[in-house]
This record gives sequence, structure tokens and C-alpha cells, in this order.
Amino acid sequence: MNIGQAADQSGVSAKMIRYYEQIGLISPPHRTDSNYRVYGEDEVHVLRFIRRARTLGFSVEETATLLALWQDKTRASGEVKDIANSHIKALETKIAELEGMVKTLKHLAHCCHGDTRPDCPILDDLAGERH
Amino acid sequence: MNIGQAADQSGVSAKMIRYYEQIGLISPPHRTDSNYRVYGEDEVHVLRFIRRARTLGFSVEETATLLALWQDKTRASGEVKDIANSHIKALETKIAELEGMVKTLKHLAHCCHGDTRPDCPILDDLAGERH
DNA sequence: CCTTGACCTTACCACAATGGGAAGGTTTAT
DNA sequence: ATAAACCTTCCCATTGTGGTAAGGTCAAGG
Repeated sequence: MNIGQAADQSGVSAKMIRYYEQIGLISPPHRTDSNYRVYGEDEVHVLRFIRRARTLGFSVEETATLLALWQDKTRASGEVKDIANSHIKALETKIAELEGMVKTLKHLAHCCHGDTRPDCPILDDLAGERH
Repeated sequence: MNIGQAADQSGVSAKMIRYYEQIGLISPPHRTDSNYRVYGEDEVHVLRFIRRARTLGFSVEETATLLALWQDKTRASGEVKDIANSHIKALETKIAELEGMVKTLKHLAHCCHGDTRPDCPILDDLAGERH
């Protein structure tokens, strides 16, 4: 099948398939005489794996590691679990960071009367004018 | 004061100060005869404003808007509050997304025995092999 | 058979925000 | 006078994705 069909079936855009090939995440597929890339079910399966990992927030690099582990039939599941756990930790750190921002902003927005008067606690905070 | 001092006092790196100038977020400062940028208290105050806004997760573009509103003495606080509120909403969307990922990953990690056996539910999920 | 449209190819450019470094000029202190 | 610590501009890299342009290919229908 051509790259367009592979994109449709995997949910990875043709653009990204070529990119993943370029950075070595996937191996170069066979080509037709007219230089078209040709994909089979196995390749689509790999692409779906990649897409799922990306959806779960793994970086392309982490995805590469998971892919290698997936294709290594003798791997230990502990390795995979470690990657997942450290990723969970990173996500939770990010969440905490965003929640801190939300908390501060909500407080400021709550204090701001939000009408046509120029007085605004949000800007005062940004300007460092604690009061 | 030179850019290095301005960077120290504002918490914005010299590199970023030049960048903010280049994209028009701040106006070009005076220069000495030897072409050095010269900053005063006002400029540092602006830089601190920018840094605080960035820390709260506002994009540079949003920061530019907030900065303009800050410098407009007749602005309505409602405008600022609207920006803050829509930013809060965007942050909360992002948080929910990350939490979805964490939830899925925690479930998968919980199911994974994480020892030396090759059997691994995390990889099975990524591969799309629901069971 | 030839045209048209839908595909494919490579090769660029762009984004957002930041850091790094090189090559060269200036200032300050020893 | 020289060395250290600044400053200047210019270019490159990052992450992952999208866009676009110039050109080749293939299939369907007149």
C-alpha cells in the first residue's frame, strides 16, 4: 500500500511517516520502480504503536526505546514499567506546575472586579506591586 | 546599566532580552557610543513584568497584550480578566489531557508485573492488543 | 490516446521560546 | 600592557508538526 493508505490506516500523517523514517524511528520501506514507498500490515502496526505512544505523551525518543523493547521478544517487562513510571512522574510534575499557575491566576482573577475601571489586581501582580 | 545587570535584576537572560527586543515585545534601548545597550529602572520593571507573565504560562503574544494593557492607564480591568480567564481555561484543558494520560499509564503500569518476564501489558496496549 | 485529478517524490520554510557558540570589539582592573 | 569579563552580531539546534512548491506517476474517463 502507498503512504497515503498507510497514513489513513495508522492515523499518522504521511508527513510524519516520512519524518519518522528520516530520523530513524522506522526503517525505510521498499520502493516501487517509480520510487513510491510501499507499506504492509506490519509497518502499519508499528505506526499505530508509535501513534499510541505519542498520544500517551511519550517523546519520540522514549517511543523509540519502547519500540525496541516491543520488538525484543526477550525483554524484561520491568524495563518498560520503569520507563512508564518515570514518564508518569514527569507528567505529574508538569501537572503540578500548571495547577500552581491556575491557582495563582484564579486568585488574581477573583480579586479583579473585571469591569470598565482601570484598577486591576492582575496587572498589579504582574508588575510586582504587592499590596 | 548594561544588559548583564539588567538580566540579573530582572531574571530574564541577556539572550532573551535581545530576543524580546528583536520580536518587538520591548522597545530598543539607548546605546552607548560603543553600541552597548543601556537600561534603566523602568526597563527592568518591564522585564520583570514579562518574566512574571511567562512564569504564569502566558505566551509571549499574550504577554505583549497584557503589557500594552498595563501601560494603558485607561484600560478596563475586564479586558485583563478575560485574558486571564481564557488562559485559565487553556491551562485546565491541558491539565485534564495530562491527567488522562497519567490515568491510563497508571492503570497499565499497575497491571504490569515489572519483573524479568517478557510479558508486558504496557507494550500490549501500545501495540493495540486489547485482551 | 490524451487529459485531468489525485496521488507520490524531494526540498525547502515556518512555528515558540530558549540555549549555545563563534568571531570580534570594549572596558576595567591589575 | 595584558588578561578577564564584558558586550556585539550572526548562525545553529532544539521538538514535532504543518505548509508549500516544483516536479514525477498513475488511474479513470472522454
